[in-house]
Amino acid sequence: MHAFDVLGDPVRRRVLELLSTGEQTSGTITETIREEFGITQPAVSQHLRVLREAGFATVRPEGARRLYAVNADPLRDVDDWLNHFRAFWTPHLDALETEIARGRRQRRLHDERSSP
Amino acid sequence: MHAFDVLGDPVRRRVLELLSTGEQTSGTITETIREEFGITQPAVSQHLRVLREAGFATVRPEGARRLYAVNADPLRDVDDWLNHFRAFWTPHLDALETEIARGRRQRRLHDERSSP
DNA sequence: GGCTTATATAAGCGCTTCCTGATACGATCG
DNA sequence: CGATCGTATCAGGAAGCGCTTATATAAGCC
Repeated sequence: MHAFDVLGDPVRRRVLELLSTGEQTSGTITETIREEFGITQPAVSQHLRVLREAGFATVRPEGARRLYAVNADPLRDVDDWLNHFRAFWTPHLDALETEIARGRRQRRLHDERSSP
Repeated sequence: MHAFDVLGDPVRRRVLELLSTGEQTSGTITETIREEFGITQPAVSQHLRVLREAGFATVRPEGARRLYAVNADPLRDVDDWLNHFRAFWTPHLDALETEIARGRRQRRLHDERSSP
């Protein structure tokens, strides 16, 4: 499943937002989503599965609980895809800014190559 | 239809990539997509409709042809949503870079307010 | 005007997605 | 150990999406 398909669902986007501030238990996520969207626990669990399998989230068991955390890699892919269009909203991307962006991208590629 | 739903389809993402380098005729878009994805002209036309209606593309008639162009506004929204997660891949977002980003965002908000 | 080209719309169908209710399963606690 | 808690999985159904074929509409050309 492609990154954008995963992000196509509002519940999954919201879960990622919740996780953006730190680890959360499946239970607390479920409770928040249940309040906001009115869906059941299995529904939330299935969304968590999609996020896991698409690499947007990682899980860590702690006793009976499961602690979910964001994995930002696929989100970086989305960010990279947007590079095709950044010129449209930053027409005067000046030299300094370009250099920062270029350096960051390079660093990232380097990191990926050196960490299997 | 939400921005991410629109981007969930690979054909539509590809169309936007094609348009990122400038205006294109419905016909040339259709031809490229037909080669790459093996779908028919009506299928492409329906995708163009989705892009139009979701505000990702604008059309301009020129005789019998229709010239499509990117409208980047919804893509900026996507970019903004990613701000929730930028800290994950730029942990040492330094002061200068932060300032650039902040300034850009502010400029954008200002632009929106002053252009009805 | 009639034919062709360029593009959009309509109708219908198969597939996927997301949901619910029921259930499984491991951890915890008495 | 049995009951309960926390979470995941399964089966099935409704709705939506994307595709195709057929058709409409408007422009260009003879």
